Amino acid sequence: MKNAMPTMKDVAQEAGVALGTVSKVFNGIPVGESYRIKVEEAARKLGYQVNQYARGLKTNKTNTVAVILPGVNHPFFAALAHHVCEALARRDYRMLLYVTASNPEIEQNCVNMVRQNKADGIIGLTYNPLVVDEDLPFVGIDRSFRADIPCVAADNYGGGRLAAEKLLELGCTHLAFLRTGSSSPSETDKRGDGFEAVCRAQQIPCEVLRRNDGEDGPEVFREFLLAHMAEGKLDIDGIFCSTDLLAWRIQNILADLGLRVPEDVQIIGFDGIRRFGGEELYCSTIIQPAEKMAETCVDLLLAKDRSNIPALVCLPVSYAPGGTTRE
Amino acid sequence: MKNAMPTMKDVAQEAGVALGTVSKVFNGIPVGESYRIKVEEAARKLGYQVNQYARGLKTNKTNTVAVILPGVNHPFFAALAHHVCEALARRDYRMLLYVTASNPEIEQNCVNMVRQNKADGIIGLTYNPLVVDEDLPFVGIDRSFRADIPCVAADNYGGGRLAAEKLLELGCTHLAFLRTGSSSPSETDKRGDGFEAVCRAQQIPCEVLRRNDGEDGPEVFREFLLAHMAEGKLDIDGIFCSTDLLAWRIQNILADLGLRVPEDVQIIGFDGIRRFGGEELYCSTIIQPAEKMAETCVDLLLAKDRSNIPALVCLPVSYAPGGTTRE
DNA sequence: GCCTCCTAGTGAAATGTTTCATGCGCAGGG
DNA sequence: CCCTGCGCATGAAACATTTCACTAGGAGGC
Repeated sequence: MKNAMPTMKDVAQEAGVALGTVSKVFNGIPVGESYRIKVEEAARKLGYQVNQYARGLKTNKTNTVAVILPGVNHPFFAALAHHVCEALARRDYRMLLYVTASNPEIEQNCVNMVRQNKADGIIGLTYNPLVVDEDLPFVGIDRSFRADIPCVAADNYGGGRLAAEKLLELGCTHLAFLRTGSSSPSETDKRGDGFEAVCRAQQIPCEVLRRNDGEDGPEVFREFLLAHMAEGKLDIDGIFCSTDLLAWRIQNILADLGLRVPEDVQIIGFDGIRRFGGEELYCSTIIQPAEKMAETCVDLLLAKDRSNIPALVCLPVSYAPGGTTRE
Repeated sequence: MKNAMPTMKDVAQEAGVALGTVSKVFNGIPVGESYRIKVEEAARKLGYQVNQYARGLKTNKTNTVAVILPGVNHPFFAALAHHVCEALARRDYRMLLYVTASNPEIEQNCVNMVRQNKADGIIGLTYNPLVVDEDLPFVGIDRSFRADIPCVAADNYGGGRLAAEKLLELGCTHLAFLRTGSSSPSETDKRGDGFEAVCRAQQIPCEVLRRNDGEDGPEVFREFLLAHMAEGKLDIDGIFCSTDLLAWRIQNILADLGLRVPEDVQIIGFDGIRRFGGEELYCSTIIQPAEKMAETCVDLLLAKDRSNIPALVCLPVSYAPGGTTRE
């Protein structure tokens, strides 16, 4: 520590003004022109920087938002983190990032830590129910915990419908919906709801396989597919997967079973994950608007008037072919 | 704000002990058994949480580390961010993440912001020279700014050598090294140095194409390759690319030119990016130990004794075939 | 039994802000 | 020329901690 960081007191002394005047200058509170100039000059000369911790102590405001994600290794989460960070920076906020590996204990622990670190709010994509402070602004992604906690999500229901409509439009006559995921309720469940609703309305047969945590995914899916095969042909000709990752796994399993995609079966995933370094998709898919979702989370979290915040914001999704459908 | 957050004073009162005693309990300073129990009970009853901002104000220590990356959308950066975050969490530190889009202004701005927010240190992967405080611990990734600022990097030189050795071992007789990147010096430059050193030592012809920022990458590479083609054949039969992303682009260009990989040309990249959702590589490549690098950054940054910190730590890389070589 | 030493709890001072009650000085009106 | 207001700079108090100089009380030795 060469020179201790200069304080407002130092600046006040250097500028020959009072402490409160310096404070006003840095808070944009009007102050006599000559005073402001003196203060700004002194501050520049000393290399003064506001001490956010002292400020936070007084104001209980820190211009920091905590973001809780399962991880940042997954491209969709990475995109969310990236855009949330940029959206926050634009508003002169900083991002405190916590990764939880979807561990409920860690998830809750993060929320508790945020209380200590006094972030101004939390944006959280968590897989488990949380205890959230009454007075700590929280925005959930894909998950709503309480009536007064807003949730931002893609239009999962609409996306499910869209997937079904596309598969039917592409000539499928016997559909299936496959999903993985935790058993705790989530907005993402609506993907299947939307899909099934279309099938029911159009009286199209629709098989459903839900795999919950703990089960060995690939094996379960393989058996499901085998059960639907007769003499090397699958009776199902269109599959909607709850995520692109799952769609990718299913492709591998189908290939193992000697089935061709999209010739024998068409597949639509969900997320819109793109191949690294390009725009290429992993599969035909329903694209989630990651950037828009991030932006919306930040908007909701930092909204001045927190009295009439919507409980749920659904953002429009879109379909894009990615080689696993016959366009 | 329902109930104001309880303070140490409240806990002291509730427990019937002095303020200093409460402080000691929460700092792990030995205190009479009976006192400790009283304090812990009172704290639990009131739901007390340490206010890190008041603590930071006194101690100038915040248990927060700032991480500055170009972005978190790139899989390698995402992996770094992920593992740094976990390594920090294990040490009870939090991560303040800044993304810069490699913009020099933003990069410098981040460093300045960190001074305000009083993080205990910075881990930064930046593409431009930075002004870093004398007394703010800093660890650079792939880049050294000053003699007293440690740099963590993969063994880029060794990786370059390894790539050359592999290509020769696989029968190549005429090599090329292609790179992109900024013109400011970086540890990653050594990838080419190592590669060329092997070529020189073994008297193998080695073409080199360095593309700097601003030039239109694909076009430059295409022309380079065209210049080396005669009657539909490339005289070069082994290419080392400075990154996997570049290797991928080159593959596309080669395909456009009607050349087959790895039959006509073998390619080795650098990074070890894996396909989403699996272990599959994008190309044969030199793998950077992202997790180890992250861990090392954190270790160096938080080292108690900052007097004899190494200026450069090179971590071992490894080669893995990924379909663009003839193994 | 008394004095001393040591252990351990106490509470005031200090950290760098913001905020707010004061009061100074200047202008305008009578 | 004096008085009233008003605008605005002032600096003390408060924020929730840590730290440190004190002090009280108990133990041990003579």
